[in-house]
Amino acid sequence: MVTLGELERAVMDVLWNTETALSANDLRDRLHASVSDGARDVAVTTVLTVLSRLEAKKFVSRDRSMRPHLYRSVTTRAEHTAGLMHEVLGTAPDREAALARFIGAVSPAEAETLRELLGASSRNAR
Amino acid sequence: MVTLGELERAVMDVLWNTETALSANDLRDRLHASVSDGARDVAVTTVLTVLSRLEAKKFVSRDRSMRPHLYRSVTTRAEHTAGLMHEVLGTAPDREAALARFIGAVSPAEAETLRELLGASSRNAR
DNA sequence: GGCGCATTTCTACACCGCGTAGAAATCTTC
DNA sequence: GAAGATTTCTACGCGGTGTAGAAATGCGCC
Repeated sequence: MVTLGELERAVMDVLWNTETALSANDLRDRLHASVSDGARDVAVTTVLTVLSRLEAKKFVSRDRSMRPHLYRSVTTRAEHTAGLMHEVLGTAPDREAALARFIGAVSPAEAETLRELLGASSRNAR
Repeated sequence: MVTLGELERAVMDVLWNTETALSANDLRDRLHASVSDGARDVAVTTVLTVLSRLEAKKFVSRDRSMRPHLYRSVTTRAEHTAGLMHEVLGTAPDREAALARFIGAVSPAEAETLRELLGASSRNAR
């Protein structure tokens, strides 16, 4: 399972919240400015190292046609989360049992959401 | 996210497939015998080390009242998988978007399963 | 057409989790 | 209480991650 470290995760959080592509310096600033929590203050070279690793992991793509290079996330956060969930589910030999447990622990409101999502996907089957 | 190494995972696989509690030597033998894949052949002390770590991670419980100690998994595999899925889902700021993606990538057959699980949980609400 | 600055790459190191297992301690049984 | 089984302690190597300086590279301007 491809997993992310703390800083890698923080970088992805910034990228996932940003429409446009960012430079390493932009990222460094936003990491510093993310008052929410973290409050990370790292050197730009550190950001670049992490970005290289994230690129190798196929989490970000990089536009090398300009200077500075611009980075963007390859997937949306929702895609990433859903993909991870499927990956976890895939490790279970009895998928149905796992799904049953999963559904069993879902809030009533979210169960309703799920019903709608499933209903739609079934009725609009193409 | 609490994650498992390769050997830790192999040990949990054995324990999850076993009703009764096992000793370290039992485990060692079953790891060796699991022809399926792995075919791990490790020293019993290695198994014991791993079991200690799994105990610390709350994945296994140990009965110290006898010699040899007996080990069993704390949760079922389905519970573990479902728990992990919820943990992953919990990292998403927009849970609904993640769920939508998740459902979108589910096979038709499994979608039907999910509909049943959800229908049941709603109709039999207690 | 080279100089200075911004940017990127290279290199390095420390830390931690995990696989691995011997040495030492502890327990059980005769 | 000695022998063998079992557990705990200790240890090491490896790979991933955070961290960043040194070195290389590219860009814009004089």
